[in-house]
Amino acid sequence: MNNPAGSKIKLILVDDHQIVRDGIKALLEGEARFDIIGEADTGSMFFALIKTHKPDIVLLDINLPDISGIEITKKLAHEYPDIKVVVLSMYNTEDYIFNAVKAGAKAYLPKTTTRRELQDAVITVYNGEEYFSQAISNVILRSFIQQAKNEDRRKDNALTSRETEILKLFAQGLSNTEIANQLFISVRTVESHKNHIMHKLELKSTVDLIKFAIRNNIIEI
Amino acid sequence: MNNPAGSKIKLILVDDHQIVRDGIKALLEGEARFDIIGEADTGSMFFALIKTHKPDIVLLDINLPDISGIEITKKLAHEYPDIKVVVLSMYNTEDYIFNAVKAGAKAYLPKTTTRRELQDAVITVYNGEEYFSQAISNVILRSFIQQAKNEDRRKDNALTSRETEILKLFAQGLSNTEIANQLFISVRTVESHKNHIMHKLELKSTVDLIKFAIRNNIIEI
DNA sequence: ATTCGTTTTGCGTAAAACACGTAAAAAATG
DNA sequence: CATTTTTTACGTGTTTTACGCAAAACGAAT
Repeated sequence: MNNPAGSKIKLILVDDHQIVRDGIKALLEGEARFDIIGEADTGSMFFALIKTHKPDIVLLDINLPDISGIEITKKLAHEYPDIKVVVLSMYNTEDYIFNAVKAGAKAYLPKTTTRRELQDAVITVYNGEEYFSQAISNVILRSFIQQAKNEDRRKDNALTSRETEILKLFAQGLSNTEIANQLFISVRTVESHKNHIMHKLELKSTVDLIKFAIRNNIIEI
Repeated sequence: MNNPAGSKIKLILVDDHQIVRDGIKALLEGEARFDIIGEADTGSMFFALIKTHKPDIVLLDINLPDISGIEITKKLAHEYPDIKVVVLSMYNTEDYIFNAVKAGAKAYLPKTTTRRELQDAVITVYNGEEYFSQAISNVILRSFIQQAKNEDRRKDNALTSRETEILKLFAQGLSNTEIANQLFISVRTVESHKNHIMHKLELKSTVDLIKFAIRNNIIEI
């Protein structure tokens, strides 16, 4: 146990909404052991900050204006493996949680979290364990059961760069023909890419494709 | 001027995220003239609350789990015209702002707002004026210029109930054929409805249609 | 009750998009 | 260099879209 009462837990908050940052501060207030050593509202600001200020834990939003929280988590896990990530997200879908955990997040909380839960999560993670709130656990559990029922599932769903490129254009509202013209390739190729994407992601309709693009920060809503 | 220094401004906060509510409280803290007399995390909770507690101003999120903030604003403007609404939203697109203002909101702030701006907005609205933050004004201005250029624009974009029904099913990922079967109508009719929707809303692609559905709380993301 | 406006329903036709299988270059990887 | 992955593309049949047209059905006002 490396958490003797009295030792401070150094935190950095990363969220583009001041209100949310203030909210987190309010939730951590009163407990003297939390020491918020910095705040950032973008990924790049965070990486600038972390050069000089090394926290124990980063409280991180997924949806940031520049870099996605997932990317930040990945980079952190790689470059600063000692810094733990606690994700605080608006969206509690399986996709989000899965990707965050895959990227190396140690905890995932919904933004509806309570003071108690947030504090528990930070302390638990600081002690080297992982923490998933009840709401999140339920999502994971449900998805697990779903998977178990469907037997196979969960392939490696990483899109290639070309696929991402096409998805982005499509999700911006371009037709296949327009995409083809813009990329100097055949319409059939565009269709192929889209088919591959649909299969990889196991999506059933273009609607799902668009939702995927929104959830994964490929386009703005 | 009905705001002699010293008179308290009674506020109710409506947002489904505790963190955000705490953030707002933090931003209003220190200024003794703000009196937060209640909080709600759903529309129905808010309407229950307001039966016994009448605020001067409601700080309102648009995206709530049950009723949309827009609906709440409309209902308030109708039933309690003295209570002013300040919208605090994640999304700062023209659609959102337009609908909020149309519903009767007196101010619209992005969640990236600062302490200063939030306080200014509340006081300004309390004094009977309207308030739009710089960021929001820019969006409005840009849209206005756009409209001016396009001359006509901005029809009455209300969808009929049938149209909404079809949009909802479509946005859930059903194909035209599936929708037709479910509603016991011809596929062609479904197509027609969709055409009408696209024209009414002046949308160019299904992508825009989905975005519209999400923005207008017709589906969840 | 009748007229008028809106909503809901539907068809025809041509163009575009989609599903699914197949497969050849091209590029990256070991 | 061999192998795998990515990018490119076609064939065929089905589905959806675009656009115009128009008949029922419904509601409200006269």
